[in-house]
Amino acid sequence: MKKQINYYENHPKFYVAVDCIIMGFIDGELNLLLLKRNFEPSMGYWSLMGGFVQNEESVDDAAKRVLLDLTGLNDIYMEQVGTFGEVDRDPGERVISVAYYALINIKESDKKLVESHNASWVNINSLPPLIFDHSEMIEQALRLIRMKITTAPICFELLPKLFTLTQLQKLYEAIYNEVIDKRNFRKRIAEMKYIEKTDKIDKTTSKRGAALYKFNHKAYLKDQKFKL
Amino acid sequence: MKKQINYYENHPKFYVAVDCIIMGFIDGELNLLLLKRNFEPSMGYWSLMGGFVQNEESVDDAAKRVLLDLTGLNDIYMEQVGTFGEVDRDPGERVISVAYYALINIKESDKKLVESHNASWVNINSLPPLIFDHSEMIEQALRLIRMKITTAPICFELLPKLFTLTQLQKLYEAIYNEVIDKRNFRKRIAEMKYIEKTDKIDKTTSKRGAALYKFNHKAYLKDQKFKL
DNA sequence: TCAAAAGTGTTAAGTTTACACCCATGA
DNA sequence: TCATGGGTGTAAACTTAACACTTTTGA
Repeated sequence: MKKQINYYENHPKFYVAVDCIIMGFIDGELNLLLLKRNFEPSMGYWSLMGGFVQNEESVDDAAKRVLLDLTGLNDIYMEQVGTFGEVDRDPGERVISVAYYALINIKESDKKLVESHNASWVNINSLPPLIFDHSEMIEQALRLIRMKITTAPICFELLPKLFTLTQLQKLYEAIYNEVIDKRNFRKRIAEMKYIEKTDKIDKTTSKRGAALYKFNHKAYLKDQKFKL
Repeated sequence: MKKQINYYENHPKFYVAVDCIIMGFIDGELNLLLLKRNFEPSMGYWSLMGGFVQNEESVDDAAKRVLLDLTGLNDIYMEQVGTFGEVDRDPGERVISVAYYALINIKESDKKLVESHNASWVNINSLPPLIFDHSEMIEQALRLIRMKITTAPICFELLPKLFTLTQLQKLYEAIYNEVIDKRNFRKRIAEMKYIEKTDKIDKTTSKRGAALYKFNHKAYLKDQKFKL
């Protein structure tokens, strides 16, 4: 271990990939963006969007690039889920893969770009079989998101800038897969001063119209308490 | 992407390492096992115990091997913390490193082996500067451990098979860095039926002696509720 | 006999849950 | 005028937090 050069040279190198669990929320449902493979091996099976880490690119940056390539989206909330390093996880070659989740607002994504990759939004409750260990990656990502979303205000990443309280509640119900009492939910939201009522009204879902709210990042940073 | 072979070949390969945050608890204090480097670069600086992933070895197995090499311990609770993939994180060569934490009972580790690696136990509240991004790895590991320990019975990994309630409480106090009310703590422990009082008594810390308890894995699996 | 750690209950405060009706509006 | 989703408060159950003294025993 005294000669720096030999210290590294004696060891093998590996392909390192990233795989992205891209989550979106629309019409009260959580969806993942999956690709249907139209080539062998595993043709006809679904997979996560992935890509290889390049030289001069950090692993995090590779994940951002892969997300950008598929959705056209930049500056998106992403978090590392974990690294999958079983020897035979990819039957082609040994590839060590780092999974990330991304939370996006589906309407902001580039629909044509998504279609050109043969990708589609699949409801989280009816996921098809997936290649390799991608199902496991998704399970781990969902566990992480459910944990994270109770302690950090990341749910807003999935919503438009202006949203109704019903939308926000439906989102939580979808994430936890359980119904929440409307009055109790609204009571808790009312305590979070950084979820601000605007004077705008959404008339698309009811005749009466629902007040639109927004998340105030700056106000949140002062408060720093989030618990739902 | 139609030719499987080219699909992989066009991409670069990387050294992949593992780094272990090895935590032990002794005399009411949490400690990490660190190595003092006696070679360049970064001679004199402390680092985590690490090693390179080998062919025919999963990343998880590499972490287990590294832990075994340093401590002589097998079958240890380890969890992946995350992957560190900045391009220049290692000034020698590009190395992508996967961090793991391990919780061990210090007394079961092979003291001579540890010494032969020039490693020592360092109090978690007075950590020295560390090489590369190792301090960040430790911070992330601590956050993860604090979260995990409230929802899973992993604290027992740090204690001997038989332990007193005072030891257990001191462990929690060390992890959260705050004092806990003794009566409230014991009330909560009493509700966990799988933390069983034995008829053995520890006389080393007081004249009166303290009842020794044990964690019953099987009883826990039935109950499955853990919250501290 | 006394110092030092072990052990033991109760009450108040705060948090969480359950629950049902009126409102505003466009079709 | 009525069907639809929007909006609102209170009381009971449960959980958490605060708090101090007695016991045992070896030195």
